[in-house]
Amino acid sequence: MGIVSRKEREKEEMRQLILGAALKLFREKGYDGVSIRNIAEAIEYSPATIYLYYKDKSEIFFALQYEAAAVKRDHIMPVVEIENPWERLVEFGRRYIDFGMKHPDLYDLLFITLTPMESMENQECWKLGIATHSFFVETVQACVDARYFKSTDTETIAYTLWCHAHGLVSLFVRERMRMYPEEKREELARKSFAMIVKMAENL
Amino acid sequence: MGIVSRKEREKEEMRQLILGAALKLFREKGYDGVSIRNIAEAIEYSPATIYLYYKDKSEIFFALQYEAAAVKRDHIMPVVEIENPWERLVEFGRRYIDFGMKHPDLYDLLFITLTPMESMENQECWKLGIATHSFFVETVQACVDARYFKSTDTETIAYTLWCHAHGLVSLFVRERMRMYPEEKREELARKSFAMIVKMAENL
DNA sequence: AAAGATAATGAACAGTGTTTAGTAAATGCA
DNA sequence: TGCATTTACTAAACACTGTTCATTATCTTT
Repeated sequence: MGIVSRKEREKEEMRQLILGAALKLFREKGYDGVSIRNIAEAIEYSPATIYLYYKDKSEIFFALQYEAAAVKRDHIMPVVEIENPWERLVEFGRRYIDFGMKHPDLYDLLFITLTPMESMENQECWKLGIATHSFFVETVQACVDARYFKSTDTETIAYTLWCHAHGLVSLFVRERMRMYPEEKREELARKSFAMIVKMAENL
Repeated sequence: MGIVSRKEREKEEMRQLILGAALKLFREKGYDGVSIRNIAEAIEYSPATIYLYYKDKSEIFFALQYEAAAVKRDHIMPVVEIENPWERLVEFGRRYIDFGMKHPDLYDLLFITLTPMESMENQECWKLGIATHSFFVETVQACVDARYFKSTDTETIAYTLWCHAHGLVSLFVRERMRMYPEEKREELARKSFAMIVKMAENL
């Protein structure tokens, strides 16, 4: 273990230090509410130092987006163990929504925040998201193959279910449920999930 | 028509001038992409003049949010003429989605952008939104009363349908459909709307 | 210990939202 | 009409922002 490897390790530690501080601050104040100077202050370095590890603010954002995608994967992926495709699909939906409710900031990062155009090239993150999405579509396909639905339009079924789940979470995350009393919102979300499952049963 | 009324008229014209320029710029560059200086330059006044008509940038945002709510109302409200509640509900949904697709910037303003807390007190806008939402819920209630559904849980039915429509539009607006080729996205949205209508039929 | 590479920073640039002090023009009143 | 007052406007400043760069300090190699 030479000096170069120690240097690399230290460099990686510094990147994690920056990312950790950034995530904490982004959670509290949102992407636009946090400045490079804030992050620098949190880790007790000068603002210019940040630029030695990340080329600009958006690159910090993308690094976090990647981590968010990983958290989401870990939150949802246990469902691969479920062999029955219908049960797997329902549990996938439940966990997708649960992830969004438990990590609104990460969900926001992944599915709501408008990202600069470079995000396309951010292959690491994109690949992770595509993988989870593909698994979801494959599960729907498995349901179709097993004749769980009358319809055989896998793509539209998957998209429709995703629309519901995403709509549910994002109305929550972006606080568009103020017409419902706070303590009823989660219950309403649960009931709605149960309802879409019932609707999907005779789809 | 005295001098005071002319002054009031001129004041209102100035406010409209600011709002018009702001909307145009917000559409092009988004809320955060536009500065007070940009708006001032567009109307050929100094930045400080803006503050004589709006107390800060967020107040311009709220004024636009109100106008967006009015556009949405005008886009959707023709459905009050439809007497059959089920047909009225379906057409409401179609027009809601159509509004979102045609005016992504306004939809964003109304349902996605994180608004400061004062938005609660922005009663004008809030009232308009609540009115349209209430009309939607009442239409669902009319369907329930007319035994169009097996379920009688009006609140959950309304919320579930809203989740789907909002999810559909906001995935579109915030560009989370890159895994589908561009030319197929609208078709997919149409198919999904047809599917949720079918699902709702035997709800 | 000297030379070279690396890490960190202070200061600056151009931008932001917002406030204030001051000017110039329009108005009300004598 | 002439003068005082109100109104409309703005230049300049303040405290921020993301980002860059010349300079300094530290660590590594010879």
